[in-house]
Amino acid sequence: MKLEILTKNENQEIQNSIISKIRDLINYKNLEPGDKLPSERMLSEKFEVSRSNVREAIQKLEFYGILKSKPQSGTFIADIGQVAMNGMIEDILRLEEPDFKSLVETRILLELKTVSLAAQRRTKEDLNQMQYALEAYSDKVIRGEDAVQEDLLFHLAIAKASGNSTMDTFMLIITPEIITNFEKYHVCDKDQAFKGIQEHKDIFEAIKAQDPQLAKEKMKVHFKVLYQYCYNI
Amino acid sequence: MKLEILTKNENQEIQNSIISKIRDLINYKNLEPGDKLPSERMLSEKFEVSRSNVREAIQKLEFYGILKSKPQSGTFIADIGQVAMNGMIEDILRLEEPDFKSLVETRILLELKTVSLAAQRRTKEDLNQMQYALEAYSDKVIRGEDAVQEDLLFHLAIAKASGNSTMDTFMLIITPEIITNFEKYHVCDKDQAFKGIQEHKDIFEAIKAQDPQLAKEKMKVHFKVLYQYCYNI
DNA sequence: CTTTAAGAACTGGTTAACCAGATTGGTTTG
DNA sequence: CAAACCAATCTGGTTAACCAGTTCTTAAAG
Repeated sequence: MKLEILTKNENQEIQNSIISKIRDLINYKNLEPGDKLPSERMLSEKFEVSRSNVREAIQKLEFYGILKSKPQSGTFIADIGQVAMNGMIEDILRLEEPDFKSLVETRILLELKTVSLAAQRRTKEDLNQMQYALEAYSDKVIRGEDAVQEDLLFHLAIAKASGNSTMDTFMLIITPEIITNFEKYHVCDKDQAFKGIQEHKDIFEAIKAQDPQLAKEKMKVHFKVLYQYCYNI
Repeated sequence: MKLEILTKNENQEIQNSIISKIRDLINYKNLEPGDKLPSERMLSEKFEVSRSNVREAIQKLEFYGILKSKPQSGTFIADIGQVAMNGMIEDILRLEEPDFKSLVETRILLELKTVSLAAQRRTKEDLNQMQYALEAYSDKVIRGEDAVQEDLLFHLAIAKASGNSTMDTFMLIITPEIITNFEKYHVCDKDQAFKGIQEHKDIFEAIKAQDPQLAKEKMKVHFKVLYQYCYNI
């Protein structure tokens, strides 16, 4: 998910090799969901790597819900079944760094949904936060300063108002990389920033009026430039 | 993102308090993007917590792209700006466990997109993998066995074929929790499993024929039951 | 022979000491 | 006076010892 420096990248390869070895071990020993994995010490000895490497690999598999560590007890295979486990580990091993195009594509997808959900579910508190972010954005643009951050904070406020915690989390995950890339490629110039103020206001008003369709339409307008940019890389 | 046991949950609170202290420190000292954070040792002393706690907190902020550690050098504030950083940390601190409804809602959103992207971008290799997962699924259903895992592997194959690494990653993240909840609530009965075979075949054929619209339609059909279920919780 | 209780061994988690490389400040040299 | 170099220091990362529970073995008691 994130860019890593060289030493960490080498580490990544070790981690992946450990993960695949764990998978092989599970298959070879025919371990089933709920069964206990050999201890971290044994694994580190068997694989001839440090225990911390083993721990990192286990933590990664734990993040994806494949393993589950219990303190002072052991590491267990989650209840997702052997077939799913093998398939998922396969997928995890070949996960590649997200390219900018895939990030933007995903962002557009998420936001067209969160904005319409937000129009249905927003509370008054949500509206306040959105308005606050909106004003911070217009202030900066009017002062002629860069406002990429304030822009995205407005969008994060919408994600929060969507009432969907998963989408909210995903927006948080992709946001910093979006910011970095935006500032790197200078996606937004000042003309667009000024147009952005009105577009944000339109979106805000649609959400306030609890009109999902209109909110989605206004968001599409807002994304028009981004959309073209994304598909011209 | 994942369910954690009690001891880890206590840990979570410590971590969050450290994160907010780091944020306060950055604001108080007016640190800007690129600036160096105090060393882990100093922070652990200042906050009166263990260094490993500080490291975990930093790693979490690194995952969300807010900090960046350089070995033998220091931890630096990423180039996302002070405003965005404050907003994001705020959001990270109040991230809640994803509820099942939000998971399903997100899955439907992602899959309706990945399936249409897959129809446009799938390679022959992608088709092979999808067909393999499809056959594994029908075999199990015909033998009367539970096939939730094989079902999801087919869907993961589609995500992979979408050529969008971000969506692929997100599908991987939510899949294990979907499986757990499915098996807990017994969402799919045997009748639906049988219908599922034909629905999967329809989706597969649409992707093979490179017809995005049709593929999306067939996926909608496949999700019809799930959709109702999701909105009746 | 069964039950139970005690203890040895093992578990993941934590802590503190250690490492190699980057940084920095002062000293030397041109 | 400026540039170059070198060593003391500080950095995040790594390793090994330690900790507090859990689990399994075993032997004693019923």
